[in-house]
Amino acid sequence: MKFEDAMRLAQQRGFFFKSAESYPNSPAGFWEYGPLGVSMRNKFVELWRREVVKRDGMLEIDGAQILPKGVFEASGHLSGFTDPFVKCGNCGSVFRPDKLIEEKSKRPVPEKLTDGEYDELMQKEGVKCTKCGSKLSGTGRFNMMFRVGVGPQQEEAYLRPETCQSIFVDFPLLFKTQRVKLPIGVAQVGKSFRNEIAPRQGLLRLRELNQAEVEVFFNPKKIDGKRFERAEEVVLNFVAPDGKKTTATVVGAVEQGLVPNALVGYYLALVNSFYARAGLPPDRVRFRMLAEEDRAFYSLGAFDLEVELSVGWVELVACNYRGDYDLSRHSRISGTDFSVDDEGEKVVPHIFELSLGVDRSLYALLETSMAVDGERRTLRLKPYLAPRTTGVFPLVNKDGLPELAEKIERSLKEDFDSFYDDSGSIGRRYARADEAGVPVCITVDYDSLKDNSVTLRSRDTSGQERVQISDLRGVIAGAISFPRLLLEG
RNA sequence: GCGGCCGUGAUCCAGUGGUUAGGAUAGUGGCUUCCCAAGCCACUUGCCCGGGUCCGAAUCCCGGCGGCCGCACCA
Repeated sequence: MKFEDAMRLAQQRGFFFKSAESYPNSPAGFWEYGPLGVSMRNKFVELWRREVVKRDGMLEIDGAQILPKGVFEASGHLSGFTDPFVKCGNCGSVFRPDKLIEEKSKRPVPEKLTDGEYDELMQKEGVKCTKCGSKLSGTGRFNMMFRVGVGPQQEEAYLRPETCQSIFVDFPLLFKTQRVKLPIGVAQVGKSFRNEIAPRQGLLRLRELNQAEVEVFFNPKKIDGKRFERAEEVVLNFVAPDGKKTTATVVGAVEQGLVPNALVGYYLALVNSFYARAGLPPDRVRFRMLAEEDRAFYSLGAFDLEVELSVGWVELVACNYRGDYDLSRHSRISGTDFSVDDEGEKVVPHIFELSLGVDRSLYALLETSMAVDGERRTLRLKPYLAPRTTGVFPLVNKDGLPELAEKIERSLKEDFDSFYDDSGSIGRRYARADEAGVPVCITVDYDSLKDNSVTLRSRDTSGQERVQISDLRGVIAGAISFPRLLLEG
């Protein structure tokens, strides 16, 4: 129920809505951000820059969305990012061969067989189309990347399925030109594209998605350091593959072997504190430790940051220790040396990745901050993430009040996300503002004309105070200021 | 992709073979209004798409697309 409520509010207030809905056959998995959604996303990304990128002294890039075939040969997406399928020659139905074989033989089918092995098993078991009984095609592959043809020759290229490949490919140039040393984080926020078979649940599963990624490059022989110590006392929640829950400080988690080393612990703490600042309730955030069989084949360790929502635990950030897989592969396939100098030592850096889903995060913030009290809905977003900062209202539409209110709004709109509203009763305007998460509203009344003061009304308490018009700028700036950083020192 | 349920204004709901497709909420314009969705008047917006059955389809049938749930997938 909560999921539908949140989606309804998102659409009614213009946070996000389905793409091109006026056209029939518009496919699932594509969404548009409306005015409030864009504003909130901008602020969310800015908070990420502040709490993660700048905090850690990372480099930020913005890579191309279309990349040549070779990049995905190196990354493994061309061969590995696929699902097997068979097609009925008669009725055209599409099936997964492993499911058909399992159904027929009543035995589990081993994972990751070759196409030939599927064909052989289907032959042996006499698998036919379950719809019409006709013969099926040989096993084919459905690649989840969107293929595009570049230029008149339609050169084979793909929309990137993750933002990180640009970071890997650009790394040698960045290292040479930016005068940095290992360990160094490189960040990127941008779009990725995945041709999902069954996108579902709004922003939680998209074909076109926004990611904010961090790739930390480091010398695997140097995984401790002073800079990592400042996260030692941060408390994190873990859940093991067997379901066992543990709450531990970073230093404790490293000692218990939950986390492989101080570097990984530091970055888990960094992303954890980012979400605390964004406003997710800390007791509903945890790191799921992935079992070996659930990880990508190159992964040397993986943690998913999850949040508990109405639909269950949802993964927001994939934290992956990728070893030297990426740089070694790009070295080999491109023929370029991807090793760098680290204090006199030639090294192919290892990579720890924090791959954050922006759209999912925004949905999670919307759902967790939505408070419903009867008819009344209030979006208790952190003031620095609220898409609209302040509304200016004349108490009544006469006697010069609108003129003064408009003047105040004009003086604020360039520095703040303000709006003017004179429609309906004052209570109605407060209610509308609450739904959009506006943290403070300004009301101009008859006293304002006499003493240059206005009412400042708070979203979360509905309390009021009088403020001089000349003080408004400072008061509002204070109300939406960023919190102090968690990882001091 | 498989199975189940479902699809009427921006939202929620009524309408199950013949209705000018109705209401509520929201929205717009106006009136009123000295602080929390008050009231009055007027107005805007709809049967997911395509095919079939029928004299006649929002309603029945088929297909597509979409939504929710379960399974699978999630590098």
